[in-house]
Order: sequence, then C-alpha cells, then structure tokens
Amino acid sequence: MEYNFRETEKKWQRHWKEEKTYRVYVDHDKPKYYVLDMFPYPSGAGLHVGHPLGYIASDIYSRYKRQKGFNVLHPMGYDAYGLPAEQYAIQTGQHPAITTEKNIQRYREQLDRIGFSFDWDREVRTCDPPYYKWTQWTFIQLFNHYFDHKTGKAEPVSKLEDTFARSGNLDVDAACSPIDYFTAVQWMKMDEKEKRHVLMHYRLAYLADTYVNWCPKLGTVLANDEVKEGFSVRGGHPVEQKKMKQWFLRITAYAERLLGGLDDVDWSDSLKEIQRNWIGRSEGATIFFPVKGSEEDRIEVFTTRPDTVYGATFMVLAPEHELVDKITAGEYRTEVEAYKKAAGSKSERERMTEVKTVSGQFTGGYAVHPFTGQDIPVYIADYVLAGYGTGAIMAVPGHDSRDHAFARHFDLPIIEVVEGGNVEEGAHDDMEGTMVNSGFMDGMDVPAAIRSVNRKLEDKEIGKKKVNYRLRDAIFSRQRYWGEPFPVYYKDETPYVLPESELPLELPPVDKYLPTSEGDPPLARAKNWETSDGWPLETNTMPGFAGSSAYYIRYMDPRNDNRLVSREAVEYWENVDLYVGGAEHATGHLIYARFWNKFLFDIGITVKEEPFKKLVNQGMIQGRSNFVYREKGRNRFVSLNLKDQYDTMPIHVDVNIVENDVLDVEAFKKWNPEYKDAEFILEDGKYICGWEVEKMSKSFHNVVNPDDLIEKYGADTLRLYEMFLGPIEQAKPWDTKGIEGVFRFIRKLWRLYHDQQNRFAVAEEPATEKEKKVLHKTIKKVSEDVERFSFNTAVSAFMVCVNELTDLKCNKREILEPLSVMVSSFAPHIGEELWNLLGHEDSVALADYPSWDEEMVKDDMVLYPVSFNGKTRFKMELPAGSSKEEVEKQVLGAEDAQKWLQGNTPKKVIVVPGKIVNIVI
RNA sequence: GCGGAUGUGGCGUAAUUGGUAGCCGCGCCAGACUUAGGAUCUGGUGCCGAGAGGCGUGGGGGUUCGAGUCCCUCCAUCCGCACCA
Repeated sequence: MEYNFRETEKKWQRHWKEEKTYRVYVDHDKPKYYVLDMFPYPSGAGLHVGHPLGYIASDIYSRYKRQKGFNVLHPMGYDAYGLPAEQYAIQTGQHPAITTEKNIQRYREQLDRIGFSFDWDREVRTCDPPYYKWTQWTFIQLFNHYFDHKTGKAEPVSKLEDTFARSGNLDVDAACSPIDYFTAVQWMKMDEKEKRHVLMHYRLAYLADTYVNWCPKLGTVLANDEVKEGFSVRGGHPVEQKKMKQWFLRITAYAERLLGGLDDVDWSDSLKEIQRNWIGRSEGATIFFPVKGSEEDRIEVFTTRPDTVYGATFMVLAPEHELVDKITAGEYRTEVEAYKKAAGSKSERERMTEVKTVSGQFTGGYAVHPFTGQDIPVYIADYVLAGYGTGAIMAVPGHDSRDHAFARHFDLPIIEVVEGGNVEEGAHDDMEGTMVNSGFMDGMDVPAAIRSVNRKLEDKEIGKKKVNYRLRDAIFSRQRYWGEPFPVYYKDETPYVLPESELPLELPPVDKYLPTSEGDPPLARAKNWETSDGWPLETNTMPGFAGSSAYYIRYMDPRNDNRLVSREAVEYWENVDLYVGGAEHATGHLIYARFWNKFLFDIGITVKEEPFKKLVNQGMIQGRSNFVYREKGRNRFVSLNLKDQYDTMPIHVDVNIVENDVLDVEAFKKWNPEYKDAEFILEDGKYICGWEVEKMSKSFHNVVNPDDLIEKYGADTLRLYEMFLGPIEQAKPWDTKGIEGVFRFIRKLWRLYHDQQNRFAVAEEPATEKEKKVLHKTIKKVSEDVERFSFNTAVSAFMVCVNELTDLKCNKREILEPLSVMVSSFAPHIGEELWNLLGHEDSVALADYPSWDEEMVKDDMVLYPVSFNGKTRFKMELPAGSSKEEVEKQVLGAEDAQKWLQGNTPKKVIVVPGKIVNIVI
C-alpha cells in the first residue's frame, strides 16, 4: 500500500471548502499581506498546464505568509467580458452570459482540483451588475473630473466651472484637448449645450472625434495596446484608421505621474522599461512658424532639438493637419488632395511596410522662419504622424536622418548647424559639436544652445520649452455587445451621465449580437434603450480593461453595495503586496490599472498611489511538440534516426500518445482514421519521434491538460513539478516525463512517516544532531528561497532533505512535524494529511512556520578544495574554526601538496577561511 | 534601427557576495528483486583519454592568486517598441 493521493486530496479539498479554511477578514491584530493573481478570462478551452503556473507560485507564497503570521488576502475572480464569448454568440445565438457562466464553472472545477487557498467568498466577475455598478460609477467620476496641473491631481469639474465664470480659461492650467481662450463674459454668455461642449475638452472621460484603430472584421475600434503591427491582438484581423466619435480616457494627464511612480515599485527592470517606452517622454520645445501671407495662422511644431532651428529649411505637416487646406496654393490643390487621399486609404500595415520609401507633396505654401525671416516651403508627408506632438515638424535635414532623406528626394537645401559631421553625406544627429550658422547660438555647445534658444523663444513669445509624450489617450468605446454599458444618455446630442442612484445600468437583451443595418452597435437593437424621460442611452460599451482596472480594490470589500470599497477595508488592505501574472499586460492592463488607481487616489477612494507594490511575471510554459516522419506520397512513417534515408516530411503528433519520445503505434493508428493502415519503419523495434519547443497550442497537438496529470499523479505532484521546472520568471518547455521524479518524492516523503505496512509510525524520541542539522538546513534554505521566489530550488531542497532523512532512517516527530508544515505550502494536501496524522485538529494552514537555529546550520568540518594556480588538485577536511595560518600549515604539510609542489616553494598561499585554499607556484 | 532579457551535460536546471562548475530531477548504463516490467530498490553517468591527465559555462580578449559570475568585443535566440520629430 502506498500513499492514496486521490482519496486524500479529495478529502481535504472538501474539508477546506466546508470549513472555509481560507476565509479572511480585516484583523487589526495581524499584519496584512495581499497576494493577487491576474484574474483569468474564462475561455472555452479550459486551463492547460501553463495557466496555473503563476497561481501555484502565488499560492505557495500566500500559504507561507499565512504560516509566518500574516493575515493574507488571496482572492480569485473572472475577467468575464470579452470577445470570444461574443463571437460565439454571433455564431450560435447563445447569450454570452450563458457561455461565460459555463466556462467559469469549468475553470472553477479545474482550479479547485489544484488545491488553492483562495477565499472564494470574495470572488468577483466583471460582468455581474453589482460589480460593474462600480465600473460605471468610476466612469461617472472620471467624467466629472479634470486634471489640474497646478494641484497635480484630479479636481471636480464644478471647480473648473467656477473658475470659468470668474476669469474664463486664460489662467487655467489643466490637461485638455486643443481649445481657444475665452473670457468669463464669453463663458457666461454660453448656453448649457455650449458650456458642456467646452467642458468636454477638460473631462478625464471625454467624447471626441478622432482617428481611431478600426477593425472591420471585429466591427469595433481598438486601443493602441490592442493593435500590434497593424493587426488586432485578439484574432489577428487587419486594422485601419477611421475618423469616429468615441469616448476617451485622458490617461495622458497622468503621464508624468505614471512615469514617476515606476521608481517606487518593485517590478522587473524590463517591465518598467517597457512602460517607460510606452509613455515615451521627450523634452523639447514648441515653436510657432507664421504662415506666409496670413495674419493669424501659425504652424506649431514640436522638436526635441530647438538648437537646430537655424537648420530648418522646410516644414512638413501630417496629411490630416488642419492647416493643410488653408496653406495649399490653388495650383497644387489637385496633387495635395490626391496625396491626402492616398495616405488616408493606407492601412496601418501598409504604412509600416513603406517606412523606408520617401513620399510627400509640396503644398505651394510657405512659412516664415521665426529667426531668419526667410520663406521656407511647406510639404505634407505621411512620415509625420497626426497623433504625435503637433502633427507638424520643422525639418532639419542636416541633423535628422528622415528629414535628410526627404530633402535629398525633393532637392531641398541642407544647412549644417552643428559641427562634427558631413551633412552632405548624411544627417549628423549627435549632441556633440559646436553650433555654426546659427546666429546668436554660434560657438555654443548643444546643451547651452538649447538653454539659450528656449529662453529666446519665451522672450519673443514664439514658442516655449515643452515635454511631450508618446502615450495617447485611451479609446474607451467599443462597438460591441458583451461589455459594460456606459451610464450615459444624450439630450439633443449632448452627453450627460446618469445619476448614481440609477446604477447599475444593466446590459439589455438584444435579438442579435450584430451591428444594426445602419452600422450602429448591437445595443442600438435593444428595446426601450433610453432613460425614463425618453432620452437615448449610449450604445457603445466599455472595453475589456474597464472591468480589470480596479478589481483588486473590489476584492477588499466585494459585497459592499454603497461604496466601491469601505474606508476600513481599504485602509487595512491598502494595495497589492505581490501581484503575479504575465508580462503581456505590460502596456495594457498594468498601465490602465495604475492610471485608474491614481485617479481613485486623487478622489480619496484608494490610499496608495501605486496599486501593485511588487510584481512577478511568470514565464510562459512552452509546448514540447513531437513529430513523426511520413514518407512523401505514402502512408509509411520512418523513425527519427532513419528518416534521412527516405524522402520524408515531419507531421505533428499528439504528445499524449508519445512517451519518452517513443510513439505508441497502436494509439497512433487510432488517433486519426487516415493512419489506420499506416506502416512503420522502426529502429530497435521502436518508433522514435523527433521533438521541438513551440508555443503550447491545439494546432501543434502539444497541449497538456492539468486534469489528466492530477488524475494520474495528484495535485501536489503537479504543483511541485510546475515549480520544479525552473525559475518562475523564465520561459521553459513543458515535458511531462520529468514529473515522475517529484511523484517519487511525494511517496518517499510519505514513507518517512509510515512503516513498511503503510502504518503511521512517528517516534517521539529526541532527534540526533545529524537529523536536526538536516532539518535546520532545510528550513533555512526553503525559507530564503521562498522569500526570493526561487521555488524550483526550494523543491530541490525538499528532495535533498527527504533523501537524507531516508538515509538516516529518521522518523522522529521533532523533525517530521516542522517538515510537514514547510511542505504544506507547496503540497498542501499531503501536508495537511501528515499534520493531521500527527494529531493536530486545526489546519496546517495556520500552523507556525518553523524557524532555524543558525548554530545548527554550521558545519564542524570544512572540506577545503586545494588548488594550485587556480586548478583544484585535492581536497582536505579541516575543523571549521581553523585559523588561516593553521589551514596553510596543514595543507602544505599534506602528502598531496608535496606531490603538486614538486619541490618548489609556493610564491603565495591564499586561504579563504571556510572556502578555499589556492597555492601559487 | 532602438531598448530589454537569455546563452551551463542528451534534457529541465543549480552554483544568493568573484572561491570545489554541474546540486536536484529526467533520460541513459549496470546490477538486485521479479513469470514479467513502462513497478520498486542500489550504484554509475560533463567531454576526451586505457591511464596519468587534459579540456570544459555561446566565440574572442581583459582584470584577478582565482571568473559561469566583473569589464570590452563579437555571435545566436527570445521579447518589447518602431517614420515619436
């Protein structure tokens, strides 16, 4: 008889559920610790072996912290809105809520089988009305706030209205869309509609008409992080630019704080760097170039190199720039229109592939150089982006490679203004060099020139120093059904938000999940989709990141119907101490959630500026695919090492019918009817498969399902093996065959506590020094490893410990009891069972984590490696306390040493006590 | 092109501060028990070499008594961004 994992695991899972072992409450007597997993989107495919990796790591850490005396918040829920359920609804007519519910059930079953210590009473689902009530509520707050640069935070729009009534918007320094100045008198004269139109330029959630990423196949717009290389991240459909009226979140207002906050969080450098790049801060200046022949029109450019302004020999506007039509001279109108049309019809994808080709069109118009007074020609070209900076540049061909290429192509003048390169050959974009041909800047170095020109710009009121960001405001509308409805209605086309008392605004039923024939979103199909006064409601829905931006706050107080979170809960739990999830959310969720949290911080809901103190990115688990080699044109398969003798092609074969790279031939014949009569050319009577590491995917037939492994080896084994695979942050291939090793470990562990007849047999007599040493070394190693998230080495330490205790035939309670506590965070079922067998009534989850005695960890003897000129030649055991001199004497006196010295006198002897001896001859 | 990360046995990996390279596990080899083994247990296993010994952490160079670890350089792979002014 062996350890019966099937029965034991089921028993404890039931027990934990019934006893609510992992339920937590605010407890001011204990320090809090908040461990969070990125909640999953419950897809129809269920979990594969890669999904729980992060959950297992965070669960181990949670259990460890609990035993260390912390009150641990460790919740789980579902990111339940999303495209797959809706696509399925479109195909089948089944309501996405039904699909989602079914998938959640499946996920829950799979999760439960792995033995996590989640407090399921705190589960949230983003598609639940009581949950999305607070998503909608936050949207209303965003709508009713603006970002004031003077206070550096969000302020109520009502405060802005007071200011406008007092002094117009001249003195307002706020994050806003481009808007003209107006006075208090002008403001007072506006009617409500006009006022609301003005305020829309300031709100943190605002409606605007701009070019958006439109994905025709999905029938919706997408945010920048949802588009990659011109294709939608979900589904891989082409994306094009389209002008549409959409809701936006003014995340750019928080750019500086989002950047600064990165210094305060414990995240990986690479992840912080990705966020810094995404925010893309650059320092420079805006400069106004008057349009020739116009009194009021000026072209505003942004440049990071205002020092090179004297080198500006032409200007380029984005084809979409608003001044293009005004500037274009009559005789160029046809060409300009043609260019604009061509640029506009290009997909994002086409634009990207044409990066290296120079194209553009002269407008026939000129601007006046603000320093030299010379006329410079104005072009349009699609290498200038409408969405970045001001959508216009001063082109400095001498010192910018794109401008240089453009100047060459159109034969425009190139002026050198910074010495040190050959501007005829190519752009000299170095910051090193002396200014020339630059009027008042001549002779200065670049940094001095920048300071000098910035001062001049401000004095002459023709520009100023400016910080620009690559980050754009986030598009917040989706032309989709399965998402949160906006708490917004329209009165004569002017948007208003619903009163809080009407939340949640529930998602209405529709007859079909498709756009209407007029092209309106699916919600336009809903009957009576209007307020009680008959005003039409917004028909867009919110994007996926809406519901996932504050779920970690809601977990603190998930059933509160009066507030997003109670004061007491948020003041106790504060923010997430450890967040575990994939790096793919670096530019999406992790930026939005930080923004969302900062806003909630500004309005007094959250108490910490940053939501996630420490973040660990688990590496992807890759698949290990197996291949068979089919002879071309025949139904015959050649074993790996013979395949080169035939003309073959590799075919993916299901890894579940391959063991240790040997194909189960009979299973293969049944696997696919096509191979029913297949023939095989074997080696040593076996068919050997080839293998390769690829993404884990159905199409590669390399998906391994955790349920199958749990059935065969148990959840504890699965948990240990996932951790044993390698460092948590590293990507690594899954190879099931190695699981046998940890399975053996579990049984070996069990046998320490049992006799040969599988009877529980733990002795009460005191442990020997040797046994205690083994235990204390393990406590130290495992504790330190868990603290630094090195779970693979911790598992290895457990193996070493069990191997050594087995050799010592140790069955003492003094040793085995603390061991069961430590093991229980990794393998909770067997840990709980052993703890229970040891006579404890309470769960091992609440046992005290053992501590180690530093004295016990020290060894009495040290095995010194003795090397000559750095090469280890022999080893010598000496007492741990020996002095340097003593070690040297002992070593040099040894027979082995004489052999290697060969009569030479050592030039130098280096002794590092406790470590090494090196003899230089 | 820019930024980041990673290269160690047949495979996954270990070596926390510059101090025995290869712990632990898989696989493989040999043996024990067995009617049998895809069970279990024991021993071995970086490479070359009969051995003494030599060589070994992607390649080359450097610092050091000593380098997987630090510095320079090149190469490969992965990830992110990419006409961002």
